Amino acid sequence: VVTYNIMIKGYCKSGRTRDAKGKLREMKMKRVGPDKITYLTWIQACYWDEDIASCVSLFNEMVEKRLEIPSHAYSLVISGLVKEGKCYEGFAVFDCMVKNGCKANVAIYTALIDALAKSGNGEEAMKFFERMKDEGCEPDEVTYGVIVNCLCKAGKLDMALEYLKFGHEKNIRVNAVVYSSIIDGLGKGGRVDEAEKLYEEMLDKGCTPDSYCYNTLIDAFTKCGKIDEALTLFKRMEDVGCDQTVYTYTILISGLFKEHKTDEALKMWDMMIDKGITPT
RNA sequence: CUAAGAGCUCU
Repeated sequence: VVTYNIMIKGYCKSGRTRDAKGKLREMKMKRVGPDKITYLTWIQACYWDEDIASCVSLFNEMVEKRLEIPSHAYSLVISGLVKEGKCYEGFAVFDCMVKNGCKANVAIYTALIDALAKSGNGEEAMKFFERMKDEGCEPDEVTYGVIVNCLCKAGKLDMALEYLKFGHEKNIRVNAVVYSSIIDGLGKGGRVDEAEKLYEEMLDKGCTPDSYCYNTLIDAFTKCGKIDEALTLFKRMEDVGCDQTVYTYTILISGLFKEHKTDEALKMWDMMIDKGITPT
């Protein structure tokens, strides 16, 4: 079994799923029963192929065969399900995990919180966040990213700022994702000055803004008519070596057109093409 | 077996 597992894994990793399937058939013919590692490897391969239906059926086979289910397997199946928007089914697998006495890790909790938030159950997401902490699982910077984004999208900006503070207090390595979410929220809520302050705060705290941070702030500036500030940031991106993406250009082109600066908009387009950036 | 979870443009 071990040799077969290693072969199957090798094939999957090099993208030769077909050969892997062949080895699996060979196992069955030689009556070598697949074990939990075989299943785990196979579920991982299906996950990489974005074939979640197969992940689930393999998982169900494991349950039927009463195989011990590794937490990796739960993690992959739950992440796969919620990625497809199947929040309810994700929770069914979670319940199954709890029943089997397997402890969920921070990634599983975070994926489920995000799934609740994205399906419009912001309140439930916050409750589940509390439950996670009650059950002794420490949230990390990704969890905070999900929570803050959830609050921003619900327009609860002040609460998002509170959670940013909590994160700092708990010594979470608050990263650019959290900042970009709030900058975006503030910008879209018309609180551009605060968005700019937050950008400065992150510099003060030694957190390097990435292209998402710049793009959200540039977007905020263009939408309130501050095109010059937007262009200043665009230049700063260049100066500090932050990648200008198709989002950066799209936001600026749109802003320039809105200000009737058609020539500059067209120049921006050419600049984008020159840099080898493909418009979407 | 070492994976697995978050953010930006138009709609």
